[in-house]
Amino acid sequence: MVTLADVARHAGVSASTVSYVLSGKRSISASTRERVNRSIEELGYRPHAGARALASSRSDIIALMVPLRTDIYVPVMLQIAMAVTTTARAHGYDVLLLTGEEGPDAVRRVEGSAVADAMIVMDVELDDERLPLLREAQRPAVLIGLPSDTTGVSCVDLDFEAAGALCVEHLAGLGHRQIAFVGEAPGVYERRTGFAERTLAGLRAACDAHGLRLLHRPCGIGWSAVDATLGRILEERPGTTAFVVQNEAATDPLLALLRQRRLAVPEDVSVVAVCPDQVAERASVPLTSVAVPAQEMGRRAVEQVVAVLDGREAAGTVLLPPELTVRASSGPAPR
Amino acid sequence: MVTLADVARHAGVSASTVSYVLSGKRSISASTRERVNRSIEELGYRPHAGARALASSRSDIIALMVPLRTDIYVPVMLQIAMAVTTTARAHGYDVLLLTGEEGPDAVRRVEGSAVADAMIVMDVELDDERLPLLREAQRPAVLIGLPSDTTGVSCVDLDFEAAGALCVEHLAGLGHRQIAFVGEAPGVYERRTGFAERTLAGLRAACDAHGLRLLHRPCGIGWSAVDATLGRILEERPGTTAFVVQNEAATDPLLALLRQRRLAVPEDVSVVAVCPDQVAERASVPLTSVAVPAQEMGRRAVEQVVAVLDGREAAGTVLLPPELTVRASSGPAPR
DNA sequence: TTGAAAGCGCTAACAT
DNA sequence: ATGTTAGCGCTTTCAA
Repeated sequence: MVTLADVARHAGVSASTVSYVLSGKRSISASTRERVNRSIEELGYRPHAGARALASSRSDIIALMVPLRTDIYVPVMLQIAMAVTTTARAHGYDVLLLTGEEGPDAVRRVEGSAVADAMIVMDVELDDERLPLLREAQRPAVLIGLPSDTTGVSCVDLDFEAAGALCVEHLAGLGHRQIAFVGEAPGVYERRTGFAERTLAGLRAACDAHGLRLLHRPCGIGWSAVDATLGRILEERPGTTAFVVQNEAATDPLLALLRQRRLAVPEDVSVVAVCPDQVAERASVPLTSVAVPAQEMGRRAVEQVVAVLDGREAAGTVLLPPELTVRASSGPAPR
Repeated sequence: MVTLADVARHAGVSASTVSYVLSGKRSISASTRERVNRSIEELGYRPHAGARALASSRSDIIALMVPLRTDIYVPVMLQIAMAVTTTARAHGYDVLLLTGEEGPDAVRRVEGSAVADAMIVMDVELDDERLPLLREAQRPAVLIGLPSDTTGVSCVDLDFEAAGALCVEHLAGLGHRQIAFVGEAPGVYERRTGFAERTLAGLRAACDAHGLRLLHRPCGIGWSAVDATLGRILEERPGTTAFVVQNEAATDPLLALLRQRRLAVPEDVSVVAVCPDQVAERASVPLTSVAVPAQEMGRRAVEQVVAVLDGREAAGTVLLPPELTVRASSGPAPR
């Protein structure tokens, strides 16, 4: 293995000079820098991550906690994870993957063993059990999601309440009076995952404000679950003319089942989804949707932790404003 | 920060004793062990990962290289990644997430800086450019996938050739004579991703052996792409009575589009998929399928690298035998 | 069964 | 602008 000492010898300088060439933390004459860099190149030197971590108490690693569950938002999760990883790399950090399964223990582990300099936590519940630990942690943490109490932590998330409201306003503007909300799987609400409840809250408030009726039905995964949910909705509220869907696994089945029931989209019923643009574009009827900006969320989360690690100010909580894109699935309410 | 020295002092033993209690590498009297463990507990001691890595030249981290692309098998990727992470944790390893984007550079980085003890590489191309580096690497590597030349590397994968053959045999047994293969996105073939080509090879060989006709059409992502592909197939080969699908994003649209064209599944046409069981079960018509054992693949990959890291023998290449489950989407060929 | 002590490869004062 | 040197916290020989 090639060490920094090897490089120093080869370049005829001291170890610290090599170190400083690498870190840029003090000025080095052009000639020395060049010589050192050539030696590094020639010897194929790479700093030893562990040694560096020990000496500098910086691991250049960001831990990312991803939910293990599969009842939820798979592509969104992957998109976020990927955005986190690429953004982190761009800032010189690697990403350590932790599963939500480990829960608070993972936080302790990361904190105690100094494997990572910071944490990004996904799939946040309103009253998340990892929260107290993160608050008193020495290292910066950013949640992707929004707990009920955000004191002492930074969060990045879509403003799901505003997203819900936006859906209602769009539909109200088109003359719809009865809306059904096809939500996430029941488990997601039972766990009190923030985004699901917040969308619902936004929908409710806006429906009240506009005098619309709202029916909320969680919806499990799989064709038959969607079919059952749709059946119940149409039976309970035959006057429903619009659906808001926040459930990645349900959008396509829903469109197909509506077609099967001879309900044309958007002529008979309108559908508005809360999902990534990619999903909306690829649906059988391109969906009018409020985008879940997964990439943006991942990117912002990394930029926040990096800012703190670089000694700049933490941005606190950032709620991204929702954007609704009109596509083919929404139209005037039938009369 | 609590260090090993703190623990030693607190327990009234030497540093090495604490270290040995932790590693179990030499026998310790029950009483000392107990005392040390109590001190560890009381002080809330966690070994510093960097220090440990430096002293032992073991980071207890496994690097996992995941493709960044989204034109491919998203749930499968996530399932594998999760299985890798949980299995790794069970063996005391953490997982470092690398994106395929970095390509060979990532291999060099991991290798040179000793961030990870081993690598698991996904989305392997037949003639992968990371392969030469992996072969001469000091650290064990396992590919999830199968390149054309497997010398000097370990691989774990489903036997996709056998999977293709299995599909054909099932359909041939049901009396089908003309099969269409709805494959992955064109890009997947252009990159020469092994599994896609191998399934095709298996299908071809088996069709030849059984005297069936096969039509292969790659299929892009999105409803319209599937529609176009289906249109072309039915036009070119109106006698098609069975579809084999290996494209996660295309299965559900395909079923819906067949329905739309008044082709009943399985009465008019049969559909056999190559996908995770979860996907097959949840489709609008539960799909007869050859399972892609994502979890199993992730698990096996980790177990292989861990075996090598523990000084046991490497298992070389493991091709998992395919299993076909008959569900509702396949039936006798119409006459 | 336990301790002492020499590093592991790097960073960052402290010198010059 | 560069060199010297004392650790960072742990593992592991070597001794007892």
